[in-house]
Amino acid sequence: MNYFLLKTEPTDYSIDDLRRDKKTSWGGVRNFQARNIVRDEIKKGDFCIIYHSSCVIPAAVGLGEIVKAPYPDLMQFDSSSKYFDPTSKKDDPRWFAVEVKFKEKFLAPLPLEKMRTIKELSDMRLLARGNRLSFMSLSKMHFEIIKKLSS
DNA sequence: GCCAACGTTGGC
DNA sequence: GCCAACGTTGGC
Repeated sequence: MNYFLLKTEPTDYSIDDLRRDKKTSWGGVRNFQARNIVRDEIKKGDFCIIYHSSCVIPAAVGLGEIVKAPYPDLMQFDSSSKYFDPTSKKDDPRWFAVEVKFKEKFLAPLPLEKMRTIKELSDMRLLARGNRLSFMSLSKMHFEIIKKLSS
């Protein structure tokens, strides 16, 4: 069992959207480092913290479960999609997605500002300088702390 | 809206 | 393969 943190902009797709949809194809990752995490590390049954970025209060807002292993992100082949990638080939897809199921919306979302004050979270990737990954792995300890502080 | 930080692209 | 220019992310 592994743990991850998934970023999303709430104006684009929020935890409420995920709760409404029950589950969703989580794609649109167009960064090679994040792509490698999606393609090579995430497995069915893994848990993920959902994080809202680029908003008034950036925060960990909920919990999801990976219910389908990585598969090619179909948006890369869709010329009408903003995630269209003309250089990606169907027999050698460049970008991947996973299916995420809604598990929980945190009663007390944990703001980024608060996370920075918690010693046990200080080595978390999310808090690193210039961090820009939309998918990142999370240690079990970090996962447990975030969950405990926001439930 | 600003800007620091980082990734990607492309000329050489 | 270097590196300048450019684009994007994301907190503030």
